[in-house]
Amino acid sequence: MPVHNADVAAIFNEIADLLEIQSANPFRVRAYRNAARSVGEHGRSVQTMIGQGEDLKIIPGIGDDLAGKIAEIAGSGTCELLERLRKTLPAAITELLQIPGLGPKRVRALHEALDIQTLEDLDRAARQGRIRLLPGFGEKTEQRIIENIEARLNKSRRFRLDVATQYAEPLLKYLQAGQGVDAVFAAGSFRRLRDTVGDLDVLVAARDSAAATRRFTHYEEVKTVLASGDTRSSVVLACGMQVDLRVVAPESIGAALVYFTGSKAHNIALRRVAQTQGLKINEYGVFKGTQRIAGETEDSVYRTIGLGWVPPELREDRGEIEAARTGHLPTLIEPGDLRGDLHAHTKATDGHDGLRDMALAARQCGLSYLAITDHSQRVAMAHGLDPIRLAKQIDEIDRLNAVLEGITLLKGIEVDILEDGSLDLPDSILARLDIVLGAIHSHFGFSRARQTERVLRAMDNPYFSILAHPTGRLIGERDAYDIDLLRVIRKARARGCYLELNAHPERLDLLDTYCQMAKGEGVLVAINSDAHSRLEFANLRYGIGQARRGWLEKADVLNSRSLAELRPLLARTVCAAEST
DNA sequence: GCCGTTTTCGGCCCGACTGTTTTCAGTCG
Repeated sequence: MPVHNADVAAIFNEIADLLEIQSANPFRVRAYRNAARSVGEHGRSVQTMIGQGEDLKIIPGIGDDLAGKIAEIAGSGTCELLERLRKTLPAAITELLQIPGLGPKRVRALHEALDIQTLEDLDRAARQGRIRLLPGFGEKTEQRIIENIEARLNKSRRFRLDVATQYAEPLLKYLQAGQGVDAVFAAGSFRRLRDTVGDLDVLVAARDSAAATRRFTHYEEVKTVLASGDTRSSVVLACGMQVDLRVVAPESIGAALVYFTGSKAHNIALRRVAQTQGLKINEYGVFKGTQRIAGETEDSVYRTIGLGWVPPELREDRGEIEAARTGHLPTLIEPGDLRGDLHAHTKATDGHDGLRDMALAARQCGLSYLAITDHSQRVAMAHGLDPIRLAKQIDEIDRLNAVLEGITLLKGIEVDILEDGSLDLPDSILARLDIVLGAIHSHFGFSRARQTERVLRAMDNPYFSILAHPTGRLIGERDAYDIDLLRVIRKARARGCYLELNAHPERLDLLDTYCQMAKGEGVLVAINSDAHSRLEFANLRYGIGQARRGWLEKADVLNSRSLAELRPLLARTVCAAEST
C-alpha cells in the first residue's frame, strides 16, 4: 500500500493533537507539527526515499526518532505511538480541536467532566446548557460552540489542491499503465486548478472500457466502490476522497474533456452558443443533427462553434466565452515568466534556512532575485525582528550580495499592520529596505469598515510596498477577514503599491476573482512563495495556477519584471505617497 | 523530539485577547 507524504503528515498531526490534549511537553508536540508540515510539503515521496535507501534526516525537523516513525508508517501504514495514544483517548476527540475556541485544555476538560468524545456529544451538551456549568466555560463559549459546529456541518469536505495532487498523480499514473489505455486525464476542478477539490474527476480514453474500469476499482487505495458500470464508476479512496471515472472512446476524448472539465456554468454557456448555430454539444462530440462533426480534441470542439480554445483555468463563465469569440482571450502567465520572488522567510524568524541557502535555492528555481521578508517584532511567536535585528540582517544581506552570483537578495520585511493601521516598525528602519510587505496577523474579527480603514491607513505609510496575503484566509481552516478589497485595490493604485498573491497552497490569497479585479483596476499583483524553507519555492506553481484563474498575464505580475525594471516600480511607492 | 559557528544538553514561543474571573487560564497566531 503506497503511503503518501500527506498520510505521514496526517498521522504526525494526530499524534500532536493527542499529545497536546494529554498535556505533553509542548516542544515535543511542536516537533510533531513541524515534522508534519515538513514531510507534507517535502517535494519527494518519503516512501520512495526509503526505497532508494536515502536518509530521511535531510528533511528539516526529522531526526533519528521521527525518521524511524516515518519508516514504520511507510511500511505498515500506521504507527505504534498513535495506536497507543488512541487507546488512552477516544479517536474522534481530535476533531473537537477543529472547533474554533476549543484548544487542548478545554477538550480535555470536556472529555473528563462530561465524557464528550465526538462533535455530536459536544453539540448535545452545548444545547442542553451543560457546558456553561463547567469551570472556565460560560454562556458565550457555549453559544460559540453551537454556532461553530453548525458552520462546520454545512461545509462538505474538500481537499486542498496540493493535497489532492498527492493522491491524484499516482492514481493517474497507475491508470495510464493499464492495457489498451490511450490516455488518462484529470478533469473537473482539479484540472481547472481550483484551490480545493471535492471529487476528483478522471477521464480515460480506452477501447476496452470494462477492463479500464476494473483496473480502477481494483486500485489498492480504493476503500469503497460506490458505483461500477461499463463506462462510469465511482470510488472512495482510503484518504476519503471520492474519485469518479469516465471511460470514453479515443475519438471522443476532446468532447469528454470539455464536458468533464466544466465548470457546469461554462458548459451551459458553451451549449447555448452551439444551440444558436443549430449545433449540439455533449460528452461525445459536437453534432449537427445526428452527424458528429467534432470531438477528437478540445480545440476542435471550441473551433467548431466559432470559439478559440479556452484554457481550463478560465472555464468559470466569467467572460471567457465572449473573449474566446472575439479573440480576446488573455495569454496567461506561465511558470517560466517569474523572474523573482518577493516574500520569503529565514531562520531569523520562523523559517528553516539561512539567507545563503534561500538565495541559492531561489536561483536553482530560475529566479534572479529574492526578497527576504521576515516577520516584525509584533509576531512574537515567530521571534519577529526588532529594528536592531533587522538592521543586522540588512548588513548581512549587503555582504552576501557582494559575493552572490546570479541572484540578488532584496532587503525586506513582512511588517505587521497594527490595530490602528500603523506599522510595527519605525519609518527610520523601513527607509533602509528595498521592499516592505504589510500584513495582518491579528484582530481578524474587526468589522468590514474598521478592517478596511486599518489597511488603507497602512498604505499611507510611504514605505509600504505590497499588501501580503490580502484576505488572511487559510483554506479549510479560517475564512477571509471581512474587508472591502475594491477600496484597497484602488488605494493601492493611488499610492503606487501592490497586492500579493500568496502562492502557499493553504493560502492562495489573493483569490482568483480579486486578481481579476486588480487587473481591471490596473494594479500589479506579486506572486510570492512565502517560502519558509528552501524547498517551498516549488509552491510558486500553485500561485501561477491561481493567477491564471484570475486572468493574469505576464504584464500583470510585478515579479515578472527584471530586477532593473522592478526597482523603479518599488521606488515609486515613496514618490506617489509624497506627491499626495 | 529536534538541533548545534556558546554543540551532545539545554533551549525551543511569547504577547495579546477573550471570557471568565476578581487575578487569570486558555487560545491564537
